[in-house]
Amino acid sequence: MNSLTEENYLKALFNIANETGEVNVNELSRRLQIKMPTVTSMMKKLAQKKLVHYESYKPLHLTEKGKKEAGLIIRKHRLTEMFLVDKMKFGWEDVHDIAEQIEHIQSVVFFEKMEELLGYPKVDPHGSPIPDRNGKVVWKDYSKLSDCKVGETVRLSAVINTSSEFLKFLNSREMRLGLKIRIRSIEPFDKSIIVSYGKRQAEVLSNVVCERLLVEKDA
Amino acid sequence: MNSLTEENYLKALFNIANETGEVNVNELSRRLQIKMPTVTSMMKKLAQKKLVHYESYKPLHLTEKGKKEAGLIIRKHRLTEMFLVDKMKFGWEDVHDIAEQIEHIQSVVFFEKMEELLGYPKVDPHGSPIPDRNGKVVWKDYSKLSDCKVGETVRLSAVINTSSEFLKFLNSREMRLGLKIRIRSIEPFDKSIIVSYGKRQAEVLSNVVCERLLVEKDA
DNA sequence: AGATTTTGTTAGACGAATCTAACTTATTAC
DNA sequence: GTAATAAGTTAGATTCGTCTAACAAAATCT
Repeated sequence: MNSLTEENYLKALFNIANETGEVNVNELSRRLQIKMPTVTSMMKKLAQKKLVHYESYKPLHLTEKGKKEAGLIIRKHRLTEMFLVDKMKFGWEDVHDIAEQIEHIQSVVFFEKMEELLGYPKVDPHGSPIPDRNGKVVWKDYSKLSDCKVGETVRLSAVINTSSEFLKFLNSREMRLGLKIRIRSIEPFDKSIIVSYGKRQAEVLSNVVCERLLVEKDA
Repeated sequence: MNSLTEENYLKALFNIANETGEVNVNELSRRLQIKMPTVTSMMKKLAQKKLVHYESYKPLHLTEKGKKEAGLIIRKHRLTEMFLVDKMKFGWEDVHDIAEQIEHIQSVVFFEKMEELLGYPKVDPHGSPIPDRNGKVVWKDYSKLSDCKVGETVRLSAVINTSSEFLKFLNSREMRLGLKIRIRSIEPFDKSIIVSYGKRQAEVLSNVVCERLLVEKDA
């Protein structure tokens, strides 16, 4: 079994790899708020446990075993978030910190029961896919709203940044998953766009926001 | 804030004091499966934090502060057990180990929400009282079934031992909290008793069992 | 290409929580 | 009331996860 600390390293490795492709010691150090020498030594330990491929000065990679174990932790995290929103009536902006703790609970039945009560959900409240029982996760091929063209109508399917500030911002604009959005115009200077959705006819969204919104072109 | 380890010592101190009155290093050591020297040094640490009254070779006592903090952990434990049974449909024999982990979750809102969803329960699924927001807990004055007399009719209100084996035994006899039990006879030799309840007219219960069943005389 | 900056590693220390071995105090038994 | 046993403490070691200081390698910038 892995320690809580090891689990946090695995999860971070998994998440960074998913976001930015390559993981290095520095990035992991910043993400976990842990100094680089500590990270280096943990990488050696995880390498011994066959969870990470580690070579001095080279980028870090999870092994297949490491990916599986990381995926299973993220599975527990996302199931928990879904449970907190669906069954316990928390807002999507309030679940991260709690899930961050509950993901370390060691009990197979506990998460199986959650999953059952939730009706085997495929995604969490932020649209991120829930890894399967083997830790495997597949992202649908969403586009960033910032990559869409004028005139397109899309459906908001996931948010990349799950910071409570960003989610509160979306709340304040009445934006939630599933929302149908039409792109009315794009300002070339700063790439901000004007969209319409629901009862809102001309909402301005900065590029910073649009890059964090993943959408599906409607079928 | 107290570490997870410290929380476990506090809880054990609280529970042992409640069960047997006095707590000593040896007992705590056995309960926590931690060697005595380790316990001694932890007691010194908790004494520094004003959570425990500690004097060499003397029995151990929680301070008021210690009692409060222990009570709040047990509050979280019992709320969780109630949540697992009521909202997640676990059996009362399956919730202890999960609650043992969730009790350490640091989130005020999480447990407030639980409590609200449960409708502010007063007891957990085993009949133990849930401490209030200040960690204060009051046991009703239940009797042990083993102390009742022939002819009495009582209501099963709590179980002392919450081991899964004992609870499965009760399940197999269709015994649950709230059950009305009539004492038909007591065997003087081994203090086993014969009771009737529900559809069962003459069930034999050993003294070992009866000592672990807390009952209320009906109003 | 050489200098500078960034990134990564090595070495050594530290606190938390645990252990074993040896010793001391308290309790129990005869 | 002493001997034997049980309970408790002290001292010192160990593992885990962290740190800082110093050094080394790689990347970047003229």
